[in-house]
Formats: sequence, structure tokens, C-alpha cells
Amino acid sequence: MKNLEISEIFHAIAQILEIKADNRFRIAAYERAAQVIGDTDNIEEYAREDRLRQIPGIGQDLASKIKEYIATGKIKHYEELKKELPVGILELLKIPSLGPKTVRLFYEKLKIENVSMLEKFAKSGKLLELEGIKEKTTENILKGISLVKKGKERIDIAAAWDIAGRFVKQLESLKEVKQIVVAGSLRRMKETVKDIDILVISNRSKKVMDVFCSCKQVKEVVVKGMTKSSVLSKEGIQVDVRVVKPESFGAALMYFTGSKNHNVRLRALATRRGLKINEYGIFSSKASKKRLAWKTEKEIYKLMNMQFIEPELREDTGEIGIALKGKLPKLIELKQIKGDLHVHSNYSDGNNTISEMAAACKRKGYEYVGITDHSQGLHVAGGLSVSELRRKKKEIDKINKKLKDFVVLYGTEVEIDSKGNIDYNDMILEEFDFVIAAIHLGFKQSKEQLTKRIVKACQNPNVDVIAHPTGRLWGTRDSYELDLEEVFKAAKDTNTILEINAFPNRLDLNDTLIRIAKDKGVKFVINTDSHAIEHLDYMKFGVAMARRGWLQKQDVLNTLPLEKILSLRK
DNA sequence: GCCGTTTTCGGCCCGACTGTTTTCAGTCG
Repeated sequence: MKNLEISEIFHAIAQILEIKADNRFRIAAYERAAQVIGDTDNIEEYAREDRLRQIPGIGQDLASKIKEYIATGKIKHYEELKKELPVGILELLKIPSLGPKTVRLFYEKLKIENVSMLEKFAKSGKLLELEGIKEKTTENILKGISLVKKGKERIDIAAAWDIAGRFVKQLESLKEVKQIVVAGSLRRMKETVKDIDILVISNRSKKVMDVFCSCKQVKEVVVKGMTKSSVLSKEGIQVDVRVVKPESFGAALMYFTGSKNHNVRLRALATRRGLKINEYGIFSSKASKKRLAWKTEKEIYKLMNMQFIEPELREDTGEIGIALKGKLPKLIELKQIKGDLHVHSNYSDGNNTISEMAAACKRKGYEYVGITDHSQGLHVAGGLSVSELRRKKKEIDKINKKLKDFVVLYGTEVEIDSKGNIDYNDMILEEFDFVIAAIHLGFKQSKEQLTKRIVKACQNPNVDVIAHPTGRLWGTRDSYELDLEEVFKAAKDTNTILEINAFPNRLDLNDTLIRIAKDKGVKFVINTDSHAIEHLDYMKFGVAMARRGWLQKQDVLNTLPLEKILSLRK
């Protein structure tokens, strides 16, 4: 993945320049480029088609550096910077409370160039000899080092909403709290998050801060102020709470939702029009300081003469320009989903019976559910033999006779074997209402072999859907190596649908890949891959990925009624 | 280093909190 490599180099360049106290706008430009490249997936394609400069934040110079890296595996400018400063010094910037100015001071005066040296100097009291460094600073540095050593990890979106929910519950019962909402990357529904942001509307901020910092889920208070505090939760996740008065709600929510780059771009746009945006509102020119809008996000975007931008799109990947033209897509919504097409029962490795899963789906307002147990080749998950399939088919027929306004589909999640063959023969496959195919074994093959397997599965006339196409399991396993361009092309050419798997540790395809696949003309289904009734709720995370991938209702086939979706079978 | 409904040059988002100060720089989001 060249994207990540280039993103990391640009980030490193920005940090070295920071320590060198270079022009701060140049630093910001590298930082922004690092972010935007990290968030896209097909940088090589952009380079090949000479379209790098279409990426927001990439100009002539950075485009040529990207090309240089793709061609040679190196960026000369970066290699030279590395000679000026020891590489270990960048590790120091990861320590909370330690920034470029202090790192530079330590390096120049004490030649500190890595974390272990810093720790030694801090413990020996040697840092106190420097101007502006006192006990408290040393203490914070040592605290920061131990935090870094523990390693703060990102957590998946479901776990994060869970933790956020517990804090919200504690605070919302206070009479001083008029309104409380989750903001930040969690509101933007990023697949993983590093911290949790909560916005509280109240006229009595001190009381809210006191209660928040003494919540029973708090392990440690990081900072505590009158309107803004940060704590570490028991799980080791940072939770930030910001309190504002009711008259700033919309502006504060927008500010606190981010993304940072979205806000920066929006604020710059406001400045050019003689306006000023901050977390309290949008104001006319600095001279008159009249507050023009503040109560809702909608009125602020309106005042900026643009469409309302859904939180999931606020990543500065072109949404502002398109909103100015009034051309944003109408994003798919959870309530438009009419059924879940990837659900396991206790016939294979699910916890619940087919009728229990069906009843739960019906309660959710769905019109259909696809029961897709594993196929015979996946022994670890209790894959179904042909005789078990017969039994299952009979049971589904029986259940369907009893159910009104709801249909259970007879499906399968069939293995794509190491050569790209499908685990049941054609005669068996033709009996299913629909077939999803997936890889669960043999991910260690070469990129070419794995790509060939999936492409061959797409070409099979009985395969309707490819489940979790990249196979990544967040926190456990990276995606297997695939030529995704070729996979998307095969899917499009053969009318094979790609799955957006909503299971929180999968979210596969993810947002950036969804957006690319959509551009290639691919169609999608959003499925939960439920192995128990509770998992059916994960649909919202799949829909969130689809929204972050700019999908509309018509891109997602399980927004269609049953007859329509079955008629789309190959 | 990027970028343009004023501009191809001259700007570039904005405020809270902390520690070390006695008015502010550094860090963070």
C-alpha cells in the first residue's frame, strides 16, 4: 500500500519541519497532504493517470514528490532532512504534552534524541537546569512516557459507541444538562476512533465538569477546565467533554464534529468572504462582530451558501466544493434497508435458530432475511453437507408458510477454494435463492492467486455476492493481498454484487474502497454477517460505511423489495 | 506548500487549558 507509506513520509517531513521551526503553513500543507493521502486508497492510479493534483491539498511540488516515491521508493528531500535530525527524535513528539519547541530545546541543549534518554534526564532532574522547565513539566513528561509505553490503541466503532453511551447516560440525567450529543470522529462514523468527543449544552459548566471528571468509568483525569475536560476511561480511551451555552449549539457541534481539515477549509472560505467561524457562531467581519448564525449546523451551512453536509462526509475530500455547487448526493439511510442477506443460524456457527433470526428481522421492520450458513468446506464453522442443506431447505419452507409479510431466503455463504472453485456443484447452487461466496482459508497465497480466485468466483453464474471482499479483520488480520482494481472490474463486468459487511471488526468493504468501487460502477449489499440476534443491530455501522463512501439508495440493492432483488440474480 | 466568486502573489482557522510566568508561549483538538 503506497498510500500509507507516502502518508507516513509526509507526516514525518511535517514533524521534522516543525522541530526546525520551518514555515508553519508549509508544515500544515505536508500534514494535510499526509492525511488526505492516508484516506485515499488508489494513489498509484492517480499518479498513472496524471491526476494527482486533483486531490485536494496536492499541488505541483507534492505531486512530483509522490511520483518520485512511486518511481524510486524514496523521496530525496526526506532523505536529506533525516540527515539533519536523528530519526528517534520524532518518537519524542508522540509523548503527550511534549511538542516541537520543547523537543528542539532538549535536543539543542542536552542532545536528547530518543525516549529512553529523555526518561533518564527527566528522572535525574537534569531537565530542571533548562529555562522554563520546572517540577510539573518533568512530572508530566514522565507521565506521558508511561502512557506512550502502554500504547494507546484505536478501538472499533461499536466499542467506542458503547463507551460513549455510558458517559452520556451518566451526564444526561443531570438537571443542568440541557442537551448532550456525541461529536467528533464517532459522529462522523469513522471505522475506528482514537478518542471520544461529547458535547454538552448547559448554562452551568462547572457542575457538568465536576460530575464528568468523577464518573465511575474514569480512570484518570487528564485535564480539567471550566468548559473543557479530558479523561482516560477504564478502557484506556480518552474522552473529551466540552460544555457550551445553548445559544451556540449549532456552531459548537460543527466545530466539535470536525474533521479538523473540514473545519479549516470551511473557516478559510468564511474568511475570504469577510466572515468568521468559531465554536460560538458565524460572525460578520471582525469590525462589527455581529453573530449571524449559531443555533443549528443547517443555518450555518446555509449562510455559507452551500448545502448541508452530513457528518459522514466531512473529511475534506471534496465535499465542500460539491456542496457549494449544490451537487451532494442524497445519502442512503438505515430506514431504507429492507432486509439482511448475510445471517447465520445454528445450522452452522450461529447461536440462534432460523425462526428466531427471522422473527428478530421481522421485528426490525425488514421484509426478508437471507440465511447463509457456511458451506461444507469450512469445517471449523460447521459448514453444511448436502444432506444438511436438504433439511435446512425443508425447515425454511415450513417457516415461510407460517410467516406473513416476511420471507426467509434460502442462501449460503459458500467457500471459494484455493483455486477459485465454488464449494458446492452447480446443481446444488441453482437451488439456492441466492449465493454469497467468500474466502475464509488460504489467505497467504500471492496477490495474483488471490485476485484470480475472486475474479473466477465473480465469473461463476451462480455467485451473486462476494462477501467481505478484502478479508480484513480489524485488530487481528490485515486484508489479504488483492488487486482491487481488477476485482472491481470483474464485479462490474459480471454483475456480481460486492458486500459491505457491517460486522464492526470487518467493515469490509470500508468507506474509501466503497467510494472507489462505486466510481467503477459496482453495486452493493449491506449485510451484518450476524451470528446471533444482537448482531443484527450492526446494520447501522454498515450503512454508516456506505454513507462515508458517498452511496445513495440506488447503489445498495437490499433497499429493494424482495421481487426486485431476486430478479437481479444473474 | 497550497490556492483563488477579490488574487498566480500574499495570504493561510480559532480558541481552551497548562505551566511558568506577571502577560504569554506551548500544546492540543
